[in-house]
Amino acid sequence: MPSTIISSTAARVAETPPEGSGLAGTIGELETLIAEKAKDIRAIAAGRRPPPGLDVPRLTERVENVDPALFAHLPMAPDDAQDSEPPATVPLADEPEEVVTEPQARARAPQFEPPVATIPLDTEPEDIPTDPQPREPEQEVTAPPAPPAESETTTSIMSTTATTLAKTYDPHAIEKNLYEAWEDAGHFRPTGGETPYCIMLPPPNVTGSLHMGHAFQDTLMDALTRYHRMRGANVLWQCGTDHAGIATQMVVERQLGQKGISRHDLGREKFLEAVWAWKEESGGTISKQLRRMGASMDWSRERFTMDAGLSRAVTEVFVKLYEDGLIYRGKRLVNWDPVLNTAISDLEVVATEEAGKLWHIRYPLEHGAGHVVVATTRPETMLGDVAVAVHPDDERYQRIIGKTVRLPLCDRSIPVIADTYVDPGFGSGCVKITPAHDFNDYAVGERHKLPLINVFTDHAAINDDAPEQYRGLDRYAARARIVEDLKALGLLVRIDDHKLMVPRGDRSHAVIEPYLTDQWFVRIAPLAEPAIAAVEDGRIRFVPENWRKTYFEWMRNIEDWCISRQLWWGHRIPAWYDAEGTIYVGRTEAEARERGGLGADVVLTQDDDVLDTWFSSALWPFSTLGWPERTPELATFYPTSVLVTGFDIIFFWVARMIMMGLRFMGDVPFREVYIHGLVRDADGNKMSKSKGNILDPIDLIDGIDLETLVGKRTTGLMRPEDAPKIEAATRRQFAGGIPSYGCDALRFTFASLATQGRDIRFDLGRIEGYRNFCNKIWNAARFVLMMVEGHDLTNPTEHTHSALPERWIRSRLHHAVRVFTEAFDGYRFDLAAQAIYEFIWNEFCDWYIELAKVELNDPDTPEALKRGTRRALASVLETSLRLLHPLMPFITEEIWLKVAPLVGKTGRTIMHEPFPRLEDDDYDDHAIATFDWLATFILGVRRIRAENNIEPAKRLAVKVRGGAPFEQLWLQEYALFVRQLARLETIERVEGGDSEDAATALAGETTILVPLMDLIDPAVEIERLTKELARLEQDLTRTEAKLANESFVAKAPPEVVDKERRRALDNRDAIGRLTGQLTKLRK
RNA sequence: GGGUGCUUAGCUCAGCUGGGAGAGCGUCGCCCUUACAAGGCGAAGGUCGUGGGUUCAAGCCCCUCAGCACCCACCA
Repeated sequence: MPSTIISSTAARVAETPPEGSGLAGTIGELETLIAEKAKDIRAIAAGRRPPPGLDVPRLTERVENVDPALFAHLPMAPDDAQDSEPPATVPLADEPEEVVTEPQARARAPQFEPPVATIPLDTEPEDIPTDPQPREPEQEVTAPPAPPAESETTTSIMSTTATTLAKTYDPHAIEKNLYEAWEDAGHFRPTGGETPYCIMLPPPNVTGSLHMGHAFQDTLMDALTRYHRMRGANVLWQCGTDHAGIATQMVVERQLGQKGISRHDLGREKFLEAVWAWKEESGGTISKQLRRMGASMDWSRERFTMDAGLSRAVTEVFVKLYEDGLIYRGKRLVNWDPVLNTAISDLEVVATEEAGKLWHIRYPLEHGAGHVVVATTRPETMLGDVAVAVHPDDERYQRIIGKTVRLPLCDRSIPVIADTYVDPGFGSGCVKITPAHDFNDYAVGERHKLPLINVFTDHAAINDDAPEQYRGLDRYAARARIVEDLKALGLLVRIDDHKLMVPRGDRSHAVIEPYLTDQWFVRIAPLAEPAIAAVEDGRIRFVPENWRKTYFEWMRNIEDWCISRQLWWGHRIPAWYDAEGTIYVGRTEAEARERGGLGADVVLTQDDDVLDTWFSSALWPFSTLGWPERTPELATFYPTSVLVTGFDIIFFWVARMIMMGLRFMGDVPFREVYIHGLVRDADGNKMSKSKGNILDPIDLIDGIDLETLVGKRTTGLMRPEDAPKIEAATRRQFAGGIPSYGCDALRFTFASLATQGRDIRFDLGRIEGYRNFCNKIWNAARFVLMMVEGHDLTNPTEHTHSALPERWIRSRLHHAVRVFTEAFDGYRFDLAAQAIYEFIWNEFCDWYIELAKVELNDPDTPEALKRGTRRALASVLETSLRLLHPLMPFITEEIWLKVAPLVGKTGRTIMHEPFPRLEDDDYDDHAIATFDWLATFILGVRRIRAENNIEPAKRLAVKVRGGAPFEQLWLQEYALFVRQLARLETIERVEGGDSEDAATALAGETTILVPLMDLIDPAVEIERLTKELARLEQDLTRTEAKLANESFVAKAPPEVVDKERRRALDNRDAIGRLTGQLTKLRK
């Protein structure tokens, strides 16, 4: 189905809170206790403001008296992750041949060996030599194709012996092979965990191809799927495709048209064969593309809306609704597409503002002199006029109400009626009434019992009920002729320019005619009512919640749904007619006959029409699970967990699924609806073929050269004259083509763009940044493997006391897991992505790896400590990979398979490993405080170095003065780290207030002095300090003003006031120290 | 005519129940320091659209206005 949008968000579905256990209570109490203790410690701390940029908790000497055990589990949000075992990785077997009509009984099959071993290690690096994209020269230099030897390593995806990674991150080398291995191993099938989790893929058009909206949406669904799978849920991502009635039929008709054949030339049966052939030919495209996205959907359960099974569901629903009086056939005014020759629903009509004319026409009074003037935008419909209406209170026309006027050109008399529908202020205040060609007029006609005169054919030409001279003319030709004739008769008063909303078909773009035909309708009100209630009472939750309003708005004003289409491609309506036109509905002709009590001699003909595509889509959540059979899948996975979709199909699809689900399953089809935004280009324009600004997700993954891109964008245009413009814009924007970014980078980009707003601008700069992130991860992993190589980390008997860096990085990881999980559970993929990005890059790579290097390179560090560090490197990396996996499935798997054995993990795939859980033991507030202080120290020195242009390699001799006892202790204990990371020669403690001229930085209560010598320009340093002082003083002024405000002190919460007091103290202290230094420099 | 959303650094956007504004990209310095130049280390840059209100305290809550976007709707 044509979703042009993208969405994401997850819901916390089916997570069982670990409440009620005695353990929870105990932990809760402990946490409270610890939290109070931590607060206490901070409160005691002398209130000096932390160094710029860091909030360093103040710890006093009392810290030393606190039981370290208390810091072992500092307070964290309770972990709501399930304590589940990793899901079994042995998939359920199923028959290779899929019998779509029958729900698949999930027979347990004997466990089979995973096909892992059969994957050749020497998979050929196929896409390296054939890479069609010429790259930029620089890229050639920086990212040369991996030589065969190396790519061999990278493609040996399941190798357990290789512990090294290729030197350069090359997504091509890993993605495809990994996906095939996953699929072959059956990793995407439900694993049978206790809690079901199910997402229905909005079925794309079977003959369509993947666009950015799909790619975005699929990324989010896959992330949710992988996340819940790792958390141990029994996960089904149900996939399949939609027959997309009108769209597909149009394509095939166009193909035939190029050969000069119409579908009528072929006849129904042959035409349908042609459509099926087209479906077979092009139907696999989108499935292949979905695989490129890494989508972990259960392909063994793939469905198509015109499968026998789903078709049976359609028939069943039609018959039942008919039996219940909720489907009826009637002659009504419908939206008619005169090009496609079919009725369409209200939703398929899009109104666009277009320039038109307003013709003022004189209708002579039948009796006596005079006339009325009517204004119309559609003069040709006057042939079907049956009245002229005025407002009942309109003074001007009181005299003529009830009289008749002579309809020009038609030789008919029509009455003047009074109806409040008329707006006396618009035009002349007189309206021509044409009930057969206007929805408003239709209503007026019903009120006044007016006849209906249809003057059009199916093709919107004038029919034989109109005056002879117009018959056979197209509506616009007729319009011109009629206007001419009126002018000749002197009945045309004037023509005004007029902007009007023109209804057009969303597929054909033809101007839609209100047209009187026999159609099938769903009586919608009885279905809408419970569907409204389900959202009102929260059985279905919209995310973001404001979409409720849109939903309610539409559902409360909903009109009957016209479901019949005069097409051939689709589900044929199960109704038959006898010679008199009596309707017989049944699942089969035999059933219809039987119900009607008809003998075999009665000739029945089936209704020619098919059902609206959305009719079958509305049943998707249960028809794909086997309904109307009562299958185990249906019992397990219905209601599904969340629907991920765009706001453009809330009415088309979401609302209808809710109505049908409630009606036929007695329950909602999904518990949450995550509505995502629309993907636009970097300039905020909607992507469309005609604008020539389409980006193909696959091109972002694989890269594409400029010429090919230009070719893609300029062929098959509706308006070929736009091609030069599109080509120029494309050449400007993508001068070097599009480089290959890989699927993981694309997915991460989508996740990070999935904010709550309506639109998502896709900017290449963003994806490039995340490709770099992939590269960063890759290289960090290479480093870890390099450091760990040849060392056994799995020795479980050794218990080394964790060093500070390790305690710190585990605490930060703990934090990242918490933020990520909370964000994910709230469908905030952007925040989740940000959390993992910051952790891996800014904390693990920028700091922890650097700290580890210092330790591992230091000859004096005991081997036991180094072992701990190696273990931590591997373990933190391994956990990070699991955290990242839902968003970046490929690179995480590739690396994990090499890292996992080092930490004693034997799983065959990361995708069935447990998602990281929060361990209280991993959070250490003390370690964070210590590290923050050390970092502040290092950053202070670095800043002095940078601002004074001291060469990075130059080792500095610094002096420190003052500092709280624990700061002194930290500096002493971690001098190695400080010296290496700040590049120091020596750290010398000086006493007293007197010191030489030096550049100054503050870390807590410690003053860092970098002696001037010949390295530092006093002028630079004076400027730097002056600026810093000004900032501090301004801050102090504000803080003091606040504290001087009595009502602030009286009314603000005590902790806020305390904070301000501490701030003031900190500032005064820092100002004092800096002022002293500045004075000295200025001497 | 109804309805919804948006307006924060040059650009694209975060900012959770109100307690001294952040990120990415871009820009400017200095570095090819043996995981990564797809990199490292530093820096600059914002009266949070306007006007008012509530509050000790407003990017955040209320009202006004302005601009932008979208959805729905029968003004001929």
